[in-house]
Amino acid sequence: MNSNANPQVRGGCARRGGARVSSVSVDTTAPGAYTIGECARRSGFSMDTLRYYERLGLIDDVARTPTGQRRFSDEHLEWLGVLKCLRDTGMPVEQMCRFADLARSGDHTIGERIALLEDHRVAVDERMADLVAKRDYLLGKIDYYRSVLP
Amino acid sequence: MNSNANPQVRGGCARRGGARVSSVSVDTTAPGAYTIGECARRSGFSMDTLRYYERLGLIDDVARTPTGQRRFSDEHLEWLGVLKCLRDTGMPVEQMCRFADLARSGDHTIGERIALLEDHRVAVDERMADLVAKRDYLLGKIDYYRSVLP
DNA sequence: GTTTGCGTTGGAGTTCACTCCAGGTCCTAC
DNA sequence: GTAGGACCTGGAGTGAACTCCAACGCAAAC
Repeated sequence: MNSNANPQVRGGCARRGGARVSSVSVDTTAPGAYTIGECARRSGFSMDTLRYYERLGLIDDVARTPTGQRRFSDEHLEWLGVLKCLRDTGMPVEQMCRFADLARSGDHTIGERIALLEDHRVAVDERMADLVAKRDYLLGKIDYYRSVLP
Repeated sequence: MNSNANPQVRGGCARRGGARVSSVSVDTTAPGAYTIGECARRSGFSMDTLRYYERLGLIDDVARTPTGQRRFSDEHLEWLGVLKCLRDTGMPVEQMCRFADLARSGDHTIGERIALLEDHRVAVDERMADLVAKRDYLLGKIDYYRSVLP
């Protein structure tokens, strides 16, 4: 169901990667033009979450068909991969928004973006270290229980 | 609970560091008899969380002074250490309750407790593996940004 | 060409795990 | 004996991150 493998996805919405196809139907196989359902399937976010993120400004420039349906591009999927990484490593949405803002603001924010990601990496490392310690404790507990099994 | 194993907790709570004084005051150094505030300080949970956990049945048999104040014991602190480990490794409260129930129900539940902890350990391992992968992705992102720094 | 289903919106509701509050009692120190 | 702090209760409130809903339009498939 890579979506609309058909002659007219309904207008284009063309989006960026847009194929350099000739005539009518454009983004059939072209990179991009994923419906929200397809995008959800591919990104691992739910459709609701995608809409929610768009409202928050975490996702930008989502194209629309003439009838108002969203069409996500491969760039979006890539960006969603970044968001997923950040979210799944525990970054709060608010900080993701800051990052998205920076990403939107041009190359002069790259330094800030690095700083933000570095800070986050440090936090992740700490969480991982803590997790390792707690996991060991857990193993100890399990071993103990094994040792007293009837 | 061993708690009030004394003539009168009253003066007590005196906390441990306290000298191993002779006469009267008993549970000065005695294991146990921590006020909720002290217990919070030592366990890393907030007082509210301790009360909340007690309501849920996650903490059991908390002794009370004649006027109704809680007195936690060293056993409680140890148990709270377990809860902290479980919580901080992401176990939902409901599952902790199941574990607490098992722990309350006698030795014949040890097998089940092991199973529960093992399941949780597996979940923790998966989360850790995911975290490692995401952290690497993050590092890649940071490196990329470094490479394009103006 | 109609049914089935995917997509739209704004806003309300949910879940989780606390956290706070009011209005009170109690305790320690000065 | 009184001020200030610690603690009590039941219940309400919070914040984060979604998730669901109704009422609708458009799409895809037969």
